[in-house]
Amino acid sequence: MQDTKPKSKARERIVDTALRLFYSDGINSVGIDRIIAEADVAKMTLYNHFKSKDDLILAVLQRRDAIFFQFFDEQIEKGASKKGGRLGGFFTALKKWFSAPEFRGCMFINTAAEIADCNHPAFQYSVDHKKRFNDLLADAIKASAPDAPAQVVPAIELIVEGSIVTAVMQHSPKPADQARKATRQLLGETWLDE
Amino acid sequence: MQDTKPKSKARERIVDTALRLFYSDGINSVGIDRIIAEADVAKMTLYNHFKSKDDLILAVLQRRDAIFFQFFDEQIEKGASKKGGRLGGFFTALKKWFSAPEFRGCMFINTAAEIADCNHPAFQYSVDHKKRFNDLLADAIKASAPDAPAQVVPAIELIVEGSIVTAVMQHSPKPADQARKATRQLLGETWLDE
DNA sequence: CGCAACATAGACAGACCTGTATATTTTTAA
DNA sequence: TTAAAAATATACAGGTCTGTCTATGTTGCG
Repeated sequence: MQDTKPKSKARERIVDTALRLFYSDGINSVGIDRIIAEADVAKMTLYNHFKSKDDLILAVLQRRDAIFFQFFDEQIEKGASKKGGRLGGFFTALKKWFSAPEFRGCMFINTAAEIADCNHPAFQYSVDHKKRFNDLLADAIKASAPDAPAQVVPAIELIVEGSIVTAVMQHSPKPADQARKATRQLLGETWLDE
Repeated sequence: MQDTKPKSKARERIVDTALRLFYSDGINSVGIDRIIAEADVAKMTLYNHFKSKDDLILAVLQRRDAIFFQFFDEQIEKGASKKGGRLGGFFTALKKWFSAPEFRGCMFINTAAEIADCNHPAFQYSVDHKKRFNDLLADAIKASAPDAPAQVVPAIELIVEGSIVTAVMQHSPKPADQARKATRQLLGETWLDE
């Protein structure tokens, strides 16, 4: 019973549809009318579940966050028993993420770029997501290379962040491989990658 | 006479104003009416110089690109005679950029996030800008650490890109220092930093 | 001067946006 | 079965958006 009970099927359809559209086209480019049309719900159903578009945006980001960490947690766990360890699993996840046909970068970076106002709840939630993502990465580094100097952690965090943005701009998953190689350069023999 | 002659003062005011507003608030959040009000020009003046908003967006990105590279070229050149060399100048530029009060990340990353459509001229121009930015960085690395292995170049490119995004999310210029340190970790004794 | 190029104000079309109001139907659960 | 809860369709208010049209005013220059 650790599963979140679906408050309603209509609500789920709204959030899932909005997530897909916001991610592919950008938040500001997707109107309420399009969301309700593709989710096949009435406009009042949406406004009964969410008091405003901003409210929906936040719900969408929370859903995205849950899906995102579920995927990464799973991939990291899978890597735990393999050669590269948890950190290897992390980079496998990164590569898979970048290789998805619908990949369009990090939704939270994109949201911050669009929202602009750093006091907006969606912006602040995005900042918080990034913090938790960096913590996840730091844990994986610690697990796979416990003897690595502490200073490599922020370095690898920058590398990973850079790889996400670069994968979007180059429309290619290769930056995931570059990030893995760059990380291996930094960790050297303290990490037994592949 | 390497200076681009101003086609008209009104046009310059339009581009400068649009650049400031697009950068601070995002392209989609800034309407034509606001641009002409703050640039203090008539709407027809804008549409006589630019056939559409998309056309203006492209002109704005080109202006941003020119200003951006002028600044980086200058800072890199200044660094050439100092301890860290051209690469040191590059990181000084990065730190100054992040420290500006109006800093809101890389306009081209932000544009790509907002535009979403990778066939849009503004998206493609942004991709091109990134390529030239990476070339600039690669040249600085080559100049300051000629004996460094070739593989460090993409690694440092990712670090720099990551530092830009992270500086926005953390609302702090510190990632510039982290990027410099991470680069020093990679280059080691082949780069005589500070 | 006089003319052409540039800039102005302001109204307006037509589309799209968020959010609300109303009245009806379907679903759920006691 | 029946009453409450949820979802429906549809119209609409009030705002914003890009882009056009017209008619007038200003400015630079030969």
